[in-house]
Amino acid sequence: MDSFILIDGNSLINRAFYALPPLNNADGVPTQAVYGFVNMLVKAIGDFKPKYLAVAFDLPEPTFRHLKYDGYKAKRKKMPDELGVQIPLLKELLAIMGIKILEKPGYEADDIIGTMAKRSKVRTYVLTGDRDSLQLIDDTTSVVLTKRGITETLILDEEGLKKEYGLTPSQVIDFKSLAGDTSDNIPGVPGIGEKTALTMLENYSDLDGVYAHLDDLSEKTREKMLAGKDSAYLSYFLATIDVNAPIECAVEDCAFAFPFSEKVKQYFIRNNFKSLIRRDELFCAREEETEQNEETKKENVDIFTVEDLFAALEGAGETAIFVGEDVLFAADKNKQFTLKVKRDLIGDGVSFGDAIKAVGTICSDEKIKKIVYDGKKMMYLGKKYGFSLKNFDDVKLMQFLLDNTVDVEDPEAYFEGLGKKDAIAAAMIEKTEEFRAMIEHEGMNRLYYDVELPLEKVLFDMETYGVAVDSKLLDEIGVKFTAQMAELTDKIYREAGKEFNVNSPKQLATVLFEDMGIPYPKKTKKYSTSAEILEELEEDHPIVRDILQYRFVAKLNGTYIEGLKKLIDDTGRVHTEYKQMLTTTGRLSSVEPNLQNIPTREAEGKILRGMFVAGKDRLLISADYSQIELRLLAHFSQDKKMIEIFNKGEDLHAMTASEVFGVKLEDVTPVMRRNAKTVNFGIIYGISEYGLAKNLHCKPYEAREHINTYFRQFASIKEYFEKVVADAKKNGYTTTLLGRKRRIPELNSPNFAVKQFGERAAMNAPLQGSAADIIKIAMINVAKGLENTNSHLILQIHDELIIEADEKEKDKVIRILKEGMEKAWDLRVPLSVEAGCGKTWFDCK
DNA sequence: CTGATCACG
DNA sequence: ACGTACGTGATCAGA
Repeated sequence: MDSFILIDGNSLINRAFYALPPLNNADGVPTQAVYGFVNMLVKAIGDFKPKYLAVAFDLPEPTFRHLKYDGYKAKRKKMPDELGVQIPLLKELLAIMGIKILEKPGYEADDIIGTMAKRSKVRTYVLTGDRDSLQLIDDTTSVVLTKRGITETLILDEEGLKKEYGLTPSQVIDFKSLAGDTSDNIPGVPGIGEKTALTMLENYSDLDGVYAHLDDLSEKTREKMLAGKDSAYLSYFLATIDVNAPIECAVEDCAFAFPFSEKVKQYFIRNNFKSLIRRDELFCAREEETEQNEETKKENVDIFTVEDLFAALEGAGETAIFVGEDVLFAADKNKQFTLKVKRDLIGDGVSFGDAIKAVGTICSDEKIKKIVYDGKKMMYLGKKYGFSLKNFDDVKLMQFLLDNTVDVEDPEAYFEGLGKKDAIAAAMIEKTEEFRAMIEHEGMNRLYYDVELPLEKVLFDMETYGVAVDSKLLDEIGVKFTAQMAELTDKIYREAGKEFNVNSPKQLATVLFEDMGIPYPKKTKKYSTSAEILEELEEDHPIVRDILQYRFVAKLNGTYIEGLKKLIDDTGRVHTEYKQMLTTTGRLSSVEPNLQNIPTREAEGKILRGMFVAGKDRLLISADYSQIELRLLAHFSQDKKMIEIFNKGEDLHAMTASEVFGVKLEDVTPVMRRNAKTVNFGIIYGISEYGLAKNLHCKPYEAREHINTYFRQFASIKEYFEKVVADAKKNGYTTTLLGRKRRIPELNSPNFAVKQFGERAAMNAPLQGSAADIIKIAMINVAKGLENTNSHLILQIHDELIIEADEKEKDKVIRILKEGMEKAWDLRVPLSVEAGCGKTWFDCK
């Protein structure tokens, strides 16, 4: 017989919360209640094998019981925040599991459960910790009471209830109306306890029966019963579960799928539910896929020769391709082909190179749509084996755009996690169909198809082309730095009176603050030797200045001279790798070498930009957006004052200074302008008093004043930020111009600091992320503009693009670059771009 | 392998 | 009553 589990969500999550020690996910959000709940849930599913399942929740609205009796549940303690934040998490999970959630304003979970239980004709189990529900027991309904721990339960039917409590189901109500219930603040009859109540019900069966036999009671009890009559009947009303609540849900609507989908597993992984992740029986394995999957399940054909692979792929439609270490998968709508390959050429078998050539024919074919996992990686394979990748979808990219909180670096592990290790290409086809629909649904079609996907090729070309490095200059500077370092270490040893490793913060702290007795300028913190601290001491202590100088030179030498040297190829160029699927905001990141953090702020460091050069008869052309994030802020907030400043082409920082410090524009001093600039930066980062105070080297209350004045002067900005944060809390994510989402689970943290961080991130992400959207569009524009030229995009530094150009094409390229950037998006303010050119990056000003 | 430090937007 | 500006990567020390 089919069965139906009805769960009291609030009751169970409460039980789970108090039964388990605190447990947090990577974002610091507590999860033990959800974890415990899931354990109870899977236990129940295992025990009762239900066909239907629903979870009912209480809502904050007052119920008919509160309306009748003010005191109802009045003494109940407020739910702790650590538990409160887990309820949305649980509901999210239930939604992913496809489990019906039932709630109705004005009704408690009990009423919903009672109503559904009454409607149910199948074997029904009510899972709860609340004894009230025992009144629901009948010949088809049992109650499963949670006991100690989280998976220990007591199953009660009519017989069990009689045995355990000596009551019939309906007497549960009578019992409560007599004995009361402190947890719900149901009064019962004052003076009557559980013992007396039970005896009376045994003799007179129900509340009315007791009142019909008052004369038979002892003097004392009779008096109490008379005095408490109103209270008894009020309690009877309160304790009675409404089994006719207006719930629009049939039992059949509560059908659910088990084992769980792979999305559930991802949720477990996201929240680090380790023991659950390992339980394979909880998830759709290949053998027991759901009916729908069964239909689309592909025939797997092992093939053994390149000819067969060619033949298999001939005339294929949409084709998924996955190249593993020693295996190659390809799949179309109907079949998956598996070819084992050998990376080295020892022994028999198909060589990797031969096999990949067959795949390459497909990849290069414009007419065939490919599905790949990381297109840029596939392009590198094509570079090595002589094919290009055209007309493709990228599963990994789609996945990143859909949820940038999960990091999926190793594709084989990812698909193994899905239980598809031997059917990766087949799984990729399925995932693609699913992800395409999700991208569309989330409004990210343009972001994916017009920006991120074509950007892969642009990045591939930039990386491949590389940047020329002046090795001679590099060596010269290296020699100079090394000499300076030697000189400085000598001097530092003399000043310290001993030799030690200046590179070691630990040893350095000991030397400065203990051996030399320099007073540590901060209270109650362990020693830091950061520049921020040392700068406070350099006036009074020559050694500190030398240490700062040493650090500065050592950094430049280690990272930008020695570090870079190792990465120059035999043609004298470096090839950075742009990570497109890494940052939470949508920015790129650059590694090996990182060319997005080459020095510029300090003059002595900036000269290192001279190492990045253009070849003979060539030129570097650079262009950067001016204050793009603040322009986006003006655009989003629609602040009249800020829009006007940008539209008139005025100096924003000076204008800000004039507004914040209340002086005329012509009276703004350089110091005031610099401070205003700091305030503007703070605004972009999601301002805080302490953060601003630290940067302005002022007191927090002074910073607060500046912020207050700022928000008075630019009133819409404050409103805008409030809306951004409120929306982020509501939706769980922020959105950029192109619909790029950043999930911010920290907003739900009960930890104040973590939550505050979430709020600042929510303010910053749309600005930083939209700026990333815009420059990505610009890169596509520019790459297209340069298609038939002898000039190439070579670098992106967040708001700056650099081209290595043919000198003869200089003017044309500058035009393509500036226009491509300025026209990337139409904002309420102009996108202003400043360009420069020169033989080296240093000269691009 | 993590934390401290410092380079960038 | 909390402890911070947002987003990154490379290097070095010292477990």
